[in-house]
Amino acid sequence: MTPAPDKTKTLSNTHRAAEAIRQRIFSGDLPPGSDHLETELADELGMSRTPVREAVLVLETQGLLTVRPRKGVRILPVSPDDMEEIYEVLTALESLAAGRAAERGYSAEDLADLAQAIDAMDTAIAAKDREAWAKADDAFHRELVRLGGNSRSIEIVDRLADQVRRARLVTLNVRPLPVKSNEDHRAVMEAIARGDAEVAVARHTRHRDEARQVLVALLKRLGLRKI
Amino acid sequence: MTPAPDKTKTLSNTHRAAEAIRQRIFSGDLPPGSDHLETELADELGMSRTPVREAVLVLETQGLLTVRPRKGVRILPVSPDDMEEIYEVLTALESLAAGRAAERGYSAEDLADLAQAIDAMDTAIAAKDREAWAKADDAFHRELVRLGGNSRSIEIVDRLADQVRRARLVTLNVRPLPVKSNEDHRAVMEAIARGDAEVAVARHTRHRDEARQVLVALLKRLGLRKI
DNA sequence: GTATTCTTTAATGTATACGTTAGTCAATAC
DNA sequence: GTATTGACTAACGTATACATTAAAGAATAC
Repeated sequence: MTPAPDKTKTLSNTHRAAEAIRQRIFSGDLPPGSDHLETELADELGMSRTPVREAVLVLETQGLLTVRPRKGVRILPVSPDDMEEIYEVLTALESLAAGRAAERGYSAEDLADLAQAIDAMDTAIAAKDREAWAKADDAFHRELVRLGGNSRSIEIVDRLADQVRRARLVTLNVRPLPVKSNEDHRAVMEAIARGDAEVAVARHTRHRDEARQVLVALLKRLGLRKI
Repeated sequence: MTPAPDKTKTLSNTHRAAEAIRQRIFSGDLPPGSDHLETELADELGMSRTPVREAVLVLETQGLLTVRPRKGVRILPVSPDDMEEIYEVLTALESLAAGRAAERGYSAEDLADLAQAIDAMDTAIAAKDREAWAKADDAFHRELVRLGGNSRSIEIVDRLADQVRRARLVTLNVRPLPVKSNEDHRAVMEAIARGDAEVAVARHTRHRDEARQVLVALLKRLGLRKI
Protein backbone atom coordinates (compact mmCIF):
# COMPACT_ATOMS: atom_id res chain seq x y z
CA MET A 1 0.00 0.00 0.00
CA THR A 2 1.04 3.57 -0.50
CA PRO A 3 0.16 6.38 1.86
CA ALA A 4 -2.66 8.60 0.74
CA PRO A 5 -1.21 11.82 -0.59
CA ASP A 6 -4.15 13.84 0.69
CA LYS A 7 -5.91 12.86 3.83
CA THR A 8 -8.66 15.43 3.71
CA LYS A 9 -10.88 14.65 0.75
CA THR A 10 -10.10 15.96 -2.71
CA LEU A 11 -7.89 13.35 -4.29
CA SER A 12 -6.75 14.32 -7.73
CA ASN A 13 -7.72 12.10 -10.62
CA THR A 14 -4.06 11.33 -11.09
CA HIS A 15 -3.88 9.84 -7.61
CA ARG A 16 -7.18 8.07 -8.05
CA ALA A 17 -5.99 6.61 -11.32
CA ALA A 18 -2.73 5.44 -9.76
CA GLU A 19 -4.56 3.81 -6.89
CA ALA A 20 -7.17 2.24 -9.15
CA ILE A 21 -4.60 0.79 -11.51
CA ARG A 22 -2.53 -0.45 -8.60
CA GLN A 23 -5.57 -2.19 -7.15
CA ARG A 24 -6.45 -3.73 -10.48
CA ILE A 25 -2.94 -5.10 -10.74
CA PHE A 26 -3.05 -6.59 -7.24
CA SER A 27 -6.51 -8.03 -7.76
CA GLY A 28 -5.34 -9.77 -10.89
CA ASP A 29 -7.73 -7.77 -13.01
CA LEU A 30 -4.74 -6.48 -14.96
CA PRO A 31 -2.72 -9.65 -15.24
CA PRO A 32 1.07 -9.70 -15.46
CA GLY A 33 2.26 -9.50 -19.02
CA SER A 34 -0.94 -7.95 -20.31
CA ASP A 35 -0.96 -4.75 -22.37
CA HIS A 36 -3.33 -1.84 -22.03
CA LEU A 37 -3.72 1.29 -24.06
CA GLU A 38 -3.79 4.58 -22.26
CA THR A 39 -7.05 5.39 -23.99
CA GLU A 40 -8.71 2.19 -22.78
CA LEU A 41 -7.59 2.75 -19.20
CA ALA A 42 -8.82 6.31 -19.37
CA ASP A 43 -12.22 5.19 -20.65
CA GLU A 44 -12.50 2.50 -18.01
CA LEU A 45 -11.63 4.97 -15.28
CA GLY A 46 -13.95 7.61 -16.67
CA MET A 47 -11.32 10.26 -17.13
CA SER A 48 -9.09 11.66 -19.85
CA ARG A 49 -5.71 10.38 -20.84
CA THR A 50 -3.78 13.06 -18.98
CA PRO A 51 -4.22 11.84 -15.40
CA VAL A 52 -3.88 8.26 -16.57
CA ARG A 53 -0.56 9.04 -18.22
CA GLU A 54 0.67 10.73 -15.09
CA ALA A 55 -0.42 7.82 -12.93
CA VAL A 56 1.21 5.33 -15.25
CA LEU A 57 4.49 7.24 -15.14
CA VAL A 58 4.56 7.00 -11.37
CA LEU A 59 3.69 3.32 -11.38
CA GLU A 60 6.47 2.80 -13.88
CA THR A 61 9.05 4.31 -11.53
CA GLN A 62 7.66 1.96 -8.88
CA GLY A 63 8.35 -1.03 -11.04
CA LEU A 64 4.79 -2.23 -11.53
CA LEU A 65 4.61 -1.67 -15.27
CA THR A 66 6.46 -0.32 -18.26
CA VAL A 67 5.30 1.99 -20.97
CA ARG A 68 6.06 0.62 -24.40
CA PRO A 69 5.53 3.42 -26.88
CA ARG A 70 3.02 1.98 -29.30
CA LYS A 71 2.14 -1.22 -27.57
CA GLY A 72 0.45 0.09 -24.48
CA VAL A 73 1.48 -0.19 -20.87
CA ARG A 74 2.65 -3.66 -19.96
CA ILE A 75 1.98 -5.02 -16.51
CA LEU A 76 5.30 -6.41 -15.35
CA PRO A 77 5.53 -10.05 -14.40
CA VAL A 78 7.38 -11.00 -11.26
CA SER A 79 9.63 -13.96 -11.87
CA PRO A 80 11.11 -16.13 -9.14
CA ASP A 81 14.40 -14.33 -9.72
CA ASP A 82 12.70 -10.99 -9.22
CA MET A 83 11.16 -12.28 -6.03
CA GLU A 84 14.55 -13.41 -4.83
CA GLU A 85 15.90 -9.91 -5.37
CA ILE A 86 12.96 -8.34 -3.63
CA TYR A 87 13.32 -10.60 -0.64
CA GLU A 88 17.00 -9.84 -0.39
CA VAL A 89 16.33 -6.13 -0.12
CA LEU A 90 13.40 -6.66 2.21
CA THR A 91 15.55 -8.81 4.45
CA ALA A 92 18.30 -6.23 4.62
CA LEU A 93 15.99 -3.32 5.38
CA GLU A 94 13.69 -5.11 7.79
CA SER A 95 16.66 -6.47 9.67
CA LEU A 96 18.13 -3.00 9.83
CA ALA A 97 14.81 -1.83 11.26
CA ALA A 98 14.76 -4.65 13.80
CA GLY A 99 18.19 -3.63 15.02
CA ARG A 100 17.36 0.05 15.22
CA ALA A 101 14.11 -0.72 16.98
CA ALA A 102 16.02 -2.70 19.59
CA GLU A 103 18.39 0.21 20.12
CA ARG A 104 15.55 2.61 20.66
CA GLY A 105 14.44 1.00 23.86
CA TYR A 106 10.74 0.64 23.22
CA SER A 107 8.39 -0.16 26.05
CA ALA A 108 6.03 -3.13 25.99
CA GLU A 109 3.27 -0.68 25.19
CA ASP A 110 5.16 0.62 22.17
CA LEU A 111 5.32 -2.94 20.90
CA ALA A 112 1.61 -3.60 21.38
CA ASP A 113 0.83 -3.57 17.67
CA LEU A 114 3.62 -6.00 17.03
CA ALA A 115 2.31 -8.32 19.74
CA GLN A 116 -1.19 -8.00 18.39
CA ALA A 117 -0.10 -9.01 14.92
CA ILE A 118 1.62 -12.06 16.35
CA ASP A 119 -1.50 -13.05 18.24
CA ALA A 120 -3.58 -12.57 15.14
CA MET A 121 -1.27 -14.93 13.28
CA ASP A 122 -1.66 -17.55 15.99
CA THR A 123 -5.41 -17.24 15.78
CA ALA A 124 -5.39 -17.41 12.01
CA ILE A 125 -3.20 -20.48 11.98
CA ALA A 126 -5.40 -22.24 14.50
CA ALA A 127 -8.38 -21.46 12.25
CA LYS A 128 -6.41 -22.38 9.13
CA ASP A 129 -7.41 -18.99 7.75
CA ARG A 130 -4.72 -18.17 5.22
CA GLU A 131 -6.10 -14.77 4.30
CA ALA A 132 -6.15 -13.65 7.90
CA TRP A 133 -2.66 -14.97 8.42
CA ALA A 134 -1.32 -13.10 5.41
CA LYS A 135 -2.92 -9.92 6.62
CA ALA A 136 -1.46 -10.22 10.09
CA ASP A 137 1.94 -11.14 8.68
CA ASP A 138 1.83 -8.00 6.58
CA ALA A 139 0.92 -5.99 9.64
CA PHE A 140 3.81 -7.44 11.63
CA HIS A 141 6.44 -6.67 9.04
CA ARG A 142 5.05 -3.26 8.35
CA GLU A 143 4.98 -2.36 12.02
CA LEU A 144 8.48 -3.69 12.48
CA VAL A 145 9.84 -1.35 9.82
CA ARG A 146 7.86 1.52 11.27
CA LEU A 147 9.45 0.93 14.65
CA GLY A 148 12.85 1.14 12.97
CA GLY A 149 12.05 4.81 12.45
CA ASN A 150 13.71 5.28 9.07
CA SER A 151 11.16 6.87 6.76
CA ARG A 152 13.10 6.02 3.64
CA SER A 153 13.19 2.39 4.62
CA ILE A 154 9.48 2.47 5.27
CA GLU A 155 8.79 3.82 1.84
CA ILE A 156 11.03 1.38 0.01
CA VAL A 157 9.75 -1.59 1.95
CA ASP A 158 6.18 -0.55 1.27
CA ARG A 159 6.81 -0.61 -2.44
CA LEU A 160 8.55 -3.96 -2.36
CA ALA A 161 5.88 -5.45 -0.12
CA ASP A 162 3.41 -4.65 -2.86
CA GLN A 163 5.23 -7.09 -5.07
CA VAL A 164 5.35 -9.75 -2.40
CA ARG A 165 1.62 -9.39 -2.07
CA ARG A 166 1.27 -10.03 -5.78
CA ALA A 167 3.27 -13.21 -5.44
CA ARG A 168 1.06 -14.31 -2.61
CA LEU A 169 -1.94 -14.14 -4.90
CA VAL A 170 -0.49 -17.24 -6.49
CA THR A 171 1.18 -19.00 -3.63
CA LEU A 172 -1.01 -18.41 -0.63
CA ASN A 173 -3.32 -21.34 -1.11
CA VAL A 174 -0.62 -23.72 -2.20
CA ARG A 175 2.02 -23.34 0.43
CA PRO A 176 1.89 -25.05 3.79
CA LEU A 177 0.61 -22.96 6.66
CA PRO A 178 3.69 -21.39 8.29
CA VAL A 179 3.00 -22.78 11.72
CA LYS A 180 6.54 -22.27 12.90
CA SER A 181 7.19 -18.73 11.68
CA ASN A 182 5.56 -17.11 14.68
CA GLU A 183 8.36 -18.44 16.83
CA ASP A 184 10.66 -16.18 14.84
CA HIS A 185 8.31 -13.24 15.15
CA ARG A 186 8.15 -13.68 18.90
CA ALA A 187 11.89 -14.03 19.20
CA VAL A 188 12.45 -10.87 17.20
CA MET A 189 9.95 -8.94 19.27
CA GLU A 190 11.47 -10.14 22.50
CA ALA A 191 14.95 -9.21 21.34
CA ILE A 192 13.66 -5.73 20.54
CA ALA A 193 11.95 -5.51 23.91
CA ARG A 194 15.12 -6.27 25.79
CA GLY A 195 17.23 -4.08 23.53
CA ASP A 196 19.27 -6.87 22.01
CA ALA A 197 19.92 -5.49 18.54
CA GLU A 198 22.28 -8.23 17.53
CA VAL A 199 19.81 -11.04 18.12
CA ALA A 200 16.96 -9.06 16.61
CA VAL A 201 18.92 -8.59 13.41
CA ALA A 202 20.24 -12.14 13.26
CA ARG A 203 16.92 -13.77 13.97
CA HIS A 204 14.98 -11.64 11.57
CA THR A 205 17.51 -12.14 8.82
CA ARG A 206 17.27 -15.89 9.26
CA HIS A 207 13.49 -15.68 9.32
CA ARG A 208 13.31 -13.81 6.06
CA ASP A 209 15.94 -15.94 4.39
CA GLU A 210 13.96 -19.06 5.16
CA ALA A 211 10.75 -17.50 3.93
CA ARG A 212 12.50 -16.47 0.76
CA GLN A 213 13.72 -19.97 0.09
CA VAL A 214 10.26 -21.44 0.56
CA LEU A 215 8.58 -18.84 -1.61
CA VAL A 216 11.10 -18.90 -4.42
CA ALA A 217 11.13 -22.69 -4.54
CA LEU A 218 7.36 -22.67 -4.65
CA LEU A 219 7.26 -20.11 -7.42
CA LYS A 220 9.74 -22.09 -9.44
CA ARG A 221 7.76 -25.26 -8.94
CA LEU A 222 4.53 -23.58 -9.92
CA GLY A 223 6.26 -23.14 -13.18
CA LEU A 224 6.47 -20.80 -16.03
CA ARG A 225 3.41 -18.74 -15.53
CA LYS A 226 4.72 -15.42 -14.34
CA ILE A 227 2.95 -13.56 -11.61
CA MET B 1 22.78 9.29 -11.91
CA THR B 2 19.87 7.53 -13.51
CA PRO B 3 20.21 5.22 -16.51
CA ALA B 4 19.24 6.72 -19.80
CA PRO B 5 15.83 5.39 -20.79
CA ASP B 6 16.67 5.36 -24.47
CA LYS B 7 20.18 4.73 -25.64
CA THR B 8 19.62 5.45 -29.32
CA LYS B 9 18.82 9.10 -29.64
CA THR B 10 15.21 10.26 -29.48
CA LEU B 11 14.76 11.20 -25.87
CA SER B 12 11.28 12.40 -25.10
CA ASN B 13 10.90 15.89 -23.72
CA THR B 14 9.64 14.37 -20.51
CA HIS B 15 12.95 12.56 -20.01
CA ARG B 16 14.92 15.57 -21.05
CA ALA B 17 13.00 17.70 -18.59
CA ALA B 18 13.56 15.22 -15.79
CA GLU B 19 17.26 15.08 -16.49
CA ALA B 20 17.58 18.83 -16.83
CA ILE B 21 15.76 19.50 -13.58
CA ARG B 22 17.79 16.85 -11.83
CA GLN B 23 21.01 18.43 -13.06
CA ARG B 24 19.86 21.86 -12.01
CA ILE B 25 19.16 20.55 -8.54
CA PHE B 26 22.57 18.91 -8.24
CA SER B 27 24.35 21.93 -9.61
CA GLY B 28 22.71 24.12 -7.02
CA ASP B 29 20.93 26.10 -9.67
CA LEU B 30 17.64 25.08 -8.08
CA PRO B 31 18.55 25.45 -4.43
CA PRO B 32 16.97 23.36 -1.68
CA GLY B 33 13.87 24.99 -0.32
CA SER B 34 13.25 27.09 -3.40
CA ASP B 35 9.89 27.10 -5.20
CA HIS B 36 9.33 27.02 -8.91
CA LEU B 37 6.17 27.25 -10.96
CA GLU B 38 5.55 24.67 -13.61
CA THR B 39 5.08 27.44 -16.14
CA GLU B 40 8.45 28.98 -15.34
CA LEU B 41 10.25 25.67 -15.60
CA ALA B 42 8.49 24.97 -18.88
CA ASP B 43 9.54 28.34 -20.27
CA GLU B 44 13.11 27.90 -19.13
CA LEU B 45 13.27 24.47 -20.71
CA GLY B 46 11.61 25.64 -23.89
CA MET B 47 8.71 23.24 -23.78
CA SER B 48 5.11 23.16 -22.66
CA ARG B 49 3.88 22.35 -19.19
CA THR B 50 2.88 18.79 -20.00
CA PRO B 51 6.33 17.16 -20.17
CA VAL B 52 7.48 19.29 -17.24
CA ARG B 53 4.59 18.09 -15.13
CA GLU B 54 5.36 14.50 -16.00
CA ALA B 55 9.03 14.96 -15.18
CA VAL B 56 8.21 16.63 -11.89
CA LEU B 57 5.92 13.78 -10.91
CA VAL B 58 8.71 11.29 -11.40
CA LEU B 59 11.20 13.41 -9.48
CA GLU B 60 8.67 13.66 -6.70
CA THR B 61 8.47 9.89 -6.35
CA GLN B 62 12.25 9.94 -6.22
CA GLY B 63 12.23 12.29 -3.29
CA LEU B 64 13.95 15.24 -4.89
CA LEU B 65 11.03 17.65 -4.70
CA THR B 66 7.40 17.98 -3.75
CA VAL B 67 4.54 19.50 -5.63
CA ARG B 68 2.64 21.94 -3.47
CA PRO B 69 -0.62 22.72 -5.22
CA ARG B 70 -0.56 26.45 -5.61
CA LYS B 71 2.91 27.22 -4.43
CA GLY B 72 4.97 25.56 -7.11
CA VAL B 73 7.36 22.66 -6.87
CA ARG B 74 9.61 22.86 -3.86
CA ILE B 75 13.11 21.51 -4.04
CA LEU B 76 13.49 19.36 -0.96
CA PRO B 77 16.20 20.18 1.52
CA VAL B 78 18.27 17.37 2.93
CA SER B 79 18.69 17.75 6.65
CA PRO B 80 21.34 15.97 8.71
CA ASP B 81 18.60 13.64 9.91
CA ASP B 82 17.65 12.88 6.33
CA MET B 83 21.26 12.17 5.55
CA GLU B 84 21.47 9.84 8.51
CA GLU B 85 18.50 7.90 7.18
CA ILE B 86 19.95 7.78 3.72
CA TYR B 87 23.27 6.50 4.96
CA GLU B 88 21.57 3.83 7.02
CA VAL B 89 19.83 2.43 3.97
CA LEU B 90 22.93 2.80 1.84
CA THR B 91 24.96 0.94 4.43
CA ALA B 92 22.49 -1.91 4.58
CA LEU B 93 22.20 -2.33 0.82
CA GLU B 94 25.86 -1.84 -0.01
CA SER B 95 26.86 -4.29 2.68
CA LEU B 96 24.36 -6.76 1.32
CA ALA B 97 25.95 -6.28 -2.07
CA ALA B 98 29.43 -6.77 -0.66
CA GLY B 99 28.37 -10.07 0.87
CA ARG B 100 26.67 -11.31 -2.27
CA ALA B 101 29.63 -10.26 -4.37
CA ALA B 102 31.90 -12.31 -2.14
CA GLU B 103 29.66 -15.34 -2.54
CA ARG B 104 29.71 -15.05 -6.27
CA GLY B 105 33.36 -15.88 -6.56
CA TYR B 106 34.54 -13.11 -8.81
CA SER B 107 37.93 -13.27 -10.45
CA ALA B 108 40.54 -10.56 -10.10
CA GLU B 109 39.60 -9.46 -13.57
CA ASP B 110 35.97 -9.06 -12.57
CA LEU B 111 37.12 -6.77 -9.80
CA ALA B 112 39.29 -4.64 -12.05
CA ASP B 113 36.93 -1.65 -11.97
CA LEU B 114 36.83 -1.80 -8.21
CA ALA B 115 40.63 -1.87 -8.04
CA GLN B 116 40.85 0.97 -10.50
CA ALA B 117 38.54 3.13 -8.41
CA ILE B 118 40.69 2.46 -5.37
CA ASP B 119 43.83 3.44 -7.25
CA ALA B 120 42.13 6.58 -8.49
CA MET B 121 41.31 7.50 -4.90
CA ASP B 122 44.93 7.02 -3.87
CA THR B 123 46.06 9.25 -6.70
CA ALA B 124 43.45 11.87 -5.88
CA ILE B 125 44.40 11.93 -2.24
CA ALA B 126 48.09 12.27 -3.07
CA ALA B 127 47.19 15.21 -5.29
CA LYS B 128 44.74 16.56 -2.71
CA ASP B 129 42.14 16.65 -5.48
CA ARG B 130 38.84 16.43 -3.67
CA GLU B 131 36.71 16.40 -6.81
CA ALA B 132 38.63 13.49 -8.25
CA TRP B 133 38.43 11.66 -4.98
CA ALA B 134 34.66 12.09 -4.77
CA LYS B 135 34.26 10.83 -8.30
CA ALA B 136 36.33 7.74 -7.67
CA ASP B 137 34.58 7.09 -4.38
CA ASP B 138 31.28 7.23 -6.23
CA ALA B 139 32.62 4.80 -8.80
CA PHE B 140 33.76 2.38 -6.12
CA HIS B 141 30.47 2.25 -4.30
CA ARG B 142 28.51 2.07 -7.50
CA GLU B 143 30.60 -0.78 -8.83
CA LEU B 144 30.35 -2.60 -5.52
CA VAL B 145 26.58 -2.59 -5.68
CA ARG B 146 26.67 -3.64 -9.31
CA LEU B 147 28.80 -6.63 -8.37
CA GLY B 148 26.17 -7.60 -5.83
CA GLY B 149 23.95 -8.36 -8.78
CA ASN B 150 20.63 -7.23 -7.32
CA SER B 151 19.04 -4.85 -9.80
CA ARG B 152 16.58 -3.48 -7.29
CA SER B 153 19.38 -2.65 -4.92
CA ILE B 154 21.24 -0.94 -7.71
CA GLU B 155 18.26 1.23 -8.50
CA ILE B 156 17.55 2.20 -4.92
CA VAL B 157 21.18 2.94 -4.16
CA ASP B 158 21.46 5.05 -7.29
CA ARG B 159 18.63 7.22 -6.13
CA LEU B 160 19.99 7.60 -2.63
CA ALA B 161 23.48 8.29 -3.90
CA ASP B 162 22.02 11.27 -5.73
CA GLN B 163 21.18 12.75 -2.37
CA VAL B 164 24.60 12.03 -0.95
CA ARG B 165 26.07 13.84 -3.89
CA ARG B 166 23.95 16.85 -3.04
CA ALA B 167 25.27 16.82 0.49
CA ARG B 168 28.80 16.68 -0.82
CA LEU B 169 28.22 19.94 -2.64
CA VAL B 170 28.36 21.50 0.79
CA THR B 171 30.78 19.33 2.66
CA LEU B 172 33.41 18.33 0.15
CA ASN B 173 35.67 21.29 0.61
CA VAL B 174 35.26 21.47 4.34
CA ARG B 175 35.88 17.93 5.49
CA PRO B 176 39.33 16.47 5.96
CA LEU B 177 40.63 14.38 3.12
CA PRO B 178 39.65 10.78 3.92
CA VAL B 179 43.17 9.45 3.76
CA LYS B 180 42.34 6.33 5.70
CA SER B 181 39.15 5.24 3.96
CA ASN B 182 40.94 3.46 1.16
CA GLU B 183 42.18 0.91 3.67
CA ASP B 184 38.56 -0.07 4.12
CA HIS B 185 37.94 -0.15 0.41
CA ARG B 186 40.92 -2.42 -0.10
CA ALA B 187 39.91 -4.70 2.74
CA VAL B 188 36.40 -5.02 1.34
CA MET B 189 37.71 -5.80 -2.11
CA GLU B 190 40.12 -8.38 -0.80
CA ALA B 191 37.39 -10.05 1.23
CA ILE B 192 35.27 -10.25 -1.91
CA ALA B 193 38.20 -11.63 -3.88
CA ARG B 194 38.76 -14.48 -1.45
CA GLY B 195 35.03 -15.12 -1.04
CA ASP B 196 34.82 -14.06 2.59
CA ALA B 197 31.29 -12.67 2.72
CA GLU B 198 31.29 -12.19 6.45
CA VAL B 199 34.32 -9.94 6.51
CA ALA B 200 33.16 -8.09 3.40
CA VAL B 201 29.87 -7.25 5.05
CA ALA B 202 31.35 -6.39 8.44
CA ARG B 203 34.11 -4.22 7.07
CA HIS B 204 31.91 -2.36 4.66
CA THR B 205 29.27 -1.77 7.30
CA ARG B 206 31.86 -0.30 9.61
CA HIS B 207 33.26 1.79 6.79
CA ARG B 208 29.92 3.33 5.96
CA ASP B 209 28.96 3.83 9.58
CA GLU B 210 32.11 5.82 10.17
CA ALA B 211 31.58 7.86 7.04
CA ARG B 212 28.03 8.54 8.15
CA GLN B 213 29.16 9.81 11.53
CA VAL B 214 31.69 12.16 9.99
CA LEU B 215 29.28 13.52 7.42
CA VAL B 216 26.33 13.97 9.75
CA ALA B 217 28.45 15.66 12.38
CA LEU B 218 29.84 17.96 9.73
CA LEU B 219 26.40 18.80 8.40
CA LYS B 220 25.17 19.57 11.87
CA ARG B 221 28.16 21.73 12.55
CA LEU B 222 27.72 23.60 9.31
CA GLY B 223 24.47 24.56 10.86
CA LEU B 224 20.98 25.36 9.93
CA ARG B 225 21.29 25.96 6.26
CA LYS B 226 19.64 22.97 4.67
CA ILE B 227 21.21 21.38 1.67
C1' DG C 1 -8.63 48.93 14.62
C1' DT C 2 -10.03 44.30 13.77
C1' DA C 3 -12.39 40.65 11.90
C1' DT C 4 -15.16 38.66 8.45
C1' DT C 5 -16.56 38.01 3.93
C1' DC C 6 -16.36 38.79 -0.88
C1' DT C 7 -13.75 39.33 -5.00
C1' DT C 8 -10.09 38.67 -7.69
C1' DT C 9 -6.42 36.25 -9.60
C1' DA C 10 -3.13 33.10 -10.67
C1' DA C 11 -1.64 28.41 -10.73
C1' DT C 12 -2.95 23.95 -10.94
C1' DG C 13 -5.73 19.81 -12.67
C1' DT C 14 -7.97 18.06 -16.59
C1' DA C 15 -9.62 17.71 -21.21
C1' DT C 16 -8.81 17.84 -25.91
C1' DA C 17 -6.72 18.62 -30.29
C1' DC C 18 -2.95 17.81 -33.25
C1' DG C 19 1.46 16.31 -35.22
C1' DT C 20 4.62 12.45 -35.33
C1' DT C 21 5.85 7.95 -35.88
C1' DA C 22 5.98 3.06 -35.41
C1' DG C 23 3.62 -0.91 -36.64
C1' DT C 24 0.52 -3.28 -40.00
C1' DC C 25 -0.98 -4.81 -44.24
C1' DA C 26 -1.30 -4.94 -48.95
C1' DA C 27 0.67 -4.60 -53.39
C1' DT C 28 4.22 -5.46 -56.44
C1' DA C 29 8.55 -7.12 -58.00
C1' DC C 30 11.38 -11.00 -58.25
C1' DG D 1 5.94 -18.18 -52.82
C1' DT D 2 8.73 -14.76 -50.72
C1' DA D 3 10.59 -10.49 -49.81
C1' DT D 4 10.67 -5.63 -50.14
C1' DT D 5 8.53 -1.33 -50.33
C1' DG D 6 5.03 1.81 -49.65
C1' DA D 7 0.75 3.73 -47.78
C1' DC D 8 -2.28 3.65 -43.95
C1' DT D 9 -3.65 3.73 -39.30
C1' DA D 10 -3.66 4.12 -34.67
C1' DA D 11 -1.27 5.25 -30.48
C1' DC D 12 1.63 8.21 -28.30
C1' DG D 13 4.03 12.76 -27.16
C1' DT D 14 3.16 17.44 -26.80
C1' DA D 15 0.75 21.73 -26.92
C1' DT D 16 -2.98 24.31 -25.63
C1' DA D 17 -7.40 25.61 -23.91
C1' DC D 18 -10.45 25.44 -20.18
C1' DA D 19 -12.33 24.58 -15.48
C1' DT D 20 -11.28 24.59 -10.66
C1' DT D 21 -9.69 26.23 -6.56
C1' DA D 22 -6.95 28.08 -3.04
C1' DA D 23 -4.58 32.12 -1.62
C1' DA D 24 -4.34 37.12 -1.21
C1' DG D 25 -6.24 41.40 -0.75
C1' DA D 26 -9.91 44.73 -0.52
C1' DA D 27 -13.98 46.30 1.33
C1' DT D 28 -17.32 46.66 4.76
C1' DA D 29 -19.42 45.94 9.13
C1' DC D 30 -18.72 46.18 13.85
